[in-house]
Amino acid sequence: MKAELRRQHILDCAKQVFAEKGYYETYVEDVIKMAHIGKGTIYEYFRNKEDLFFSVLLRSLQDWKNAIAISHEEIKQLSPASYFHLRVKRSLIFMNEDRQLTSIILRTGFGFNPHIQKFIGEFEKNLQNQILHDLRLGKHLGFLKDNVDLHVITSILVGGIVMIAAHYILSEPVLSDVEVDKLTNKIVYPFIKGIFNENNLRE
Amino acid sequence: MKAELRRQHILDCAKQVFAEKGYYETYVEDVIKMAHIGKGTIYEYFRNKEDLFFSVLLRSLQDWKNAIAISHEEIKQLSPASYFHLRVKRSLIFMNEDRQLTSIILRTGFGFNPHIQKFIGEFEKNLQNQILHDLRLGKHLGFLKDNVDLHVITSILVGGIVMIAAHYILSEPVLSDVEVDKLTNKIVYPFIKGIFNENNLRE
Amino acid sequence: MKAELRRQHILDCAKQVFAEKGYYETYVEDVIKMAHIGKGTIYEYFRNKEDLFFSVLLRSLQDWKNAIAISHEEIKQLSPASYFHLRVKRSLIFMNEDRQLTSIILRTGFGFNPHIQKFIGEFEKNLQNQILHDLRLGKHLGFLKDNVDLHVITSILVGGIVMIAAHYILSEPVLSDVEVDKLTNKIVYPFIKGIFNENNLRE
Amino acid sequence: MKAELRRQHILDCAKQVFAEKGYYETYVEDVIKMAHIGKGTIYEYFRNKEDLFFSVLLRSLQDWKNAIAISHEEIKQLSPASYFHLRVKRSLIFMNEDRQLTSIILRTGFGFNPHIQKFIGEFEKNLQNQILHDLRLGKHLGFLKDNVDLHVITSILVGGIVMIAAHYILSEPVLSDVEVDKLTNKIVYPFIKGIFNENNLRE
DNA sequence: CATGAATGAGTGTTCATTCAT
DNA sequence: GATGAATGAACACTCATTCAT
Repeated sequence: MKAELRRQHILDCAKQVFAEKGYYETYVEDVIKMAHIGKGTIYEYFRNKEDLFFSVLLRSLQDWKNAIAISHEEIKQLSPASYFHLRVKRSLIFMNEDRQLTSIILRTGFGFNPHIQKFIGEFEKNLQNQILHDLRLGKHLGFLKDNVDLHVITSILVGGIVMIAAHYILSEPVLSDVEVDKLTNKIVYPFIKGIFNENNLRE
Repeated sequence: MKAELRRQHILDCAKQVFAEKGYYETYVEDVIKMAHIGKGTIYEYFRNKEDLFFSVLLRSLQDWKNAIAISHEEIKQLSPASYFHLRVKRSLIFMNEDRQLTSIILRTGFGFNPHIQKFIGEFEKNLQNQILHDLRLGKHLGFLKDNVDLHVITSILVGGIVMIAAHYILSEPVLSDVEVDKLTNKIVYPFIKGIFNENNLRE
Repeated sequence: MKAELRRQHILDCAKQVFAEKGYYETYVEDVIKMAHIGKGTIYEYFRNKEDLFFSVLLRSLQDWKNAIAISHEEIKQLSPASYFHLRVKRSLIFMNEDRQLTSIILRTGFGFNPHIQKFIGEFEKNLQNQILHDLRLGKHLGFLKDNVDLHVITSILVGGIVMIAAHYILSEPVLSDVEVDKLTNKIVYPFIKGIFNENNLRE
Repeated sequence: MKAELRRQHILDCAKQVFAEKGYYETYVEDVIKMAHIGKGTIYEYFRNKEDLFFSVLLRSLQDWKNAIAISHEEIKQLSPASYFHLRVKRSLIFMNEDRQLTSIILRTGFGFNPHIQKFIGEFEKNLQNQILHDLRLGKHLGFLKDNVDLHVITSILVGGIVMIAAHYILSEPVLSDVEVDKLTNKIVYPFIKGIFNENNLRE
């Protein structure tokens, strides 16, 4: 139990440093100093720097999954649009709260050494899958227009949410619930209504 | 002039290697070998590795600006929606053609050491500004709905386009004009019409 | 008594690991795992890794001495040549049986950090002393030729026996009594008869 | 050419340090300091520490082969016994002169990590092969007794010569030619004549 | 101007040993 | 006594940068 606590403590520190400096500019020594542990200690808990980084991500992945998941009861009570709305909102809430993870994902980018990249991809894929699933459901139930490409929409949404996180969340102090709500609306609205006025759509 | 040619040659090689391996996993030696020059030579043209990277980006930035620019004549002849459509299309075309730059931007992520990050931001800001400008114009002329937050929409679009590039462009062989057209439509459509059917919008 | 048993158990394990991997490539952890004891425990019985290694050797040294010793009764009943023969045979028997120790001696070489080297030397010196003693006795009784340098012969014999152990014993499954007998003869014979025919010795 | 000189210089220094401290207790930094070069420089010439060690041995292996080789002209003019005598003498001369290599071989022992051990084996095998070849020739020409096991004799000789090197050469200041001659005789003699008097051989 | 041999500050990692429980 | 989590000195090796030629 004691050991598990220490492991968690190291992960907390590592997460913070990785979030601040990115993988390559983080030195194992930085984590050690922040965690106030000996140099050898970190290798008792993690095979190497890469494993430490993976472990940080792995622990957060589950949190993320939980955070943006929508329960069966909720599903029943929601209209398609509010369902979609909720998913976006929960993503923003999570990113708003776990800024360190968000920073790591953003900093890490889509490149990176292939090992690590595959892992980062997990996160996107997860968000992507959840949203794709929502949209599929909506389409199946006839809520969505027929000529909509779900995969493309999903990519746009994920990319959009991530970019919003970069500009409207990470650079600001933690947002209030109301602010997150407003942000959610601003994202969801155009997908629901479109952004052009009816009379300007003849092209 | 001979010197300028050599500089360009180094930049070409550097761009390719940075695109393949990312900044940190690219060694100056890799660039040197590809360029068939001596180890010291590169430092005749660039202060250091960071400067080399910046220079690669700097050269491409102008290309990008030109690529997605829309001329005054074009502006006059376009409806708001096709204007928006054209901007997205040109972005995709550019990314489809300059895959190395696209890969660098994607690999580099939004984080990075602060120096470099600021620079990568330039690219996004540029795309962002162009799109924001389009939307502002549209709004001013009454083509856009009133309650649309232009900055948020812009971020979503930029993030969306980048993510589309990652999934639909970089992982595929170079797309044909027709394919780019189709992709553009799939992106633009939901913003124009929304994705939900009218009768499902009561929330 | 319990403690002594444990100490012996650790020594047994250490001997095995040192025999397999040599001093430097043996990690204290290897011994601990094999002995199924805690990491700190080994330091209750041995000051440090070097002391552990010494202790393994020390314990075996007495075994070796006993193994190649020839009793007073035996001495009386043996001709000088068979006496010499018996000494060589007992050395081979011991090496054939205690392969772990033999391996340690061979692996350790004659060099090593000076501390340990002195200790390894003990083993050789012991074999050396016994053989030297035999030869002296033989010379004293007029059994040996006058112009034989006993120290040199002794060194050759010890070196020879060790090398034979390396090539004919360690690399084979445990030899039978008969095989050891044959090997002994092959070693002893040339020293008794020489290897050249009489008529080829004009030099 | 300059580069080759530097490489040789590093090898010289490495040889000396390896001879003094053995492989494991030699630190790359020791070699660097002795060679008065920068830390990175050694890795320009050798892949890693192991490669450095191999290279030291490799260079000396040829020297050794040359040193104990006997030319065709010499072969014709020698009696079998003096031929054998010459081989032993040349081995001693080489060991007497190249004490660093001799020390490395002795220190390294037969153990070691398998990679390196294989290499050390080369040296012994080389000496072994030359002597075995001599003895075979002798037997073929009828100079050697029939019931002599050449492989066993060879092992004894190699082990004996090495042990003599350890006790009579390395621990002493460099021997004079006369001293080497005497030592050679003391080794060769018993193999030629045997060491027991005729009348003591009934066993 | 071009070169590449030389450099060394900086990194990740190991492993014998300690000491609080 | 017995334990094993914690430690840090030690070590091999990297790679951006320099400078004599």
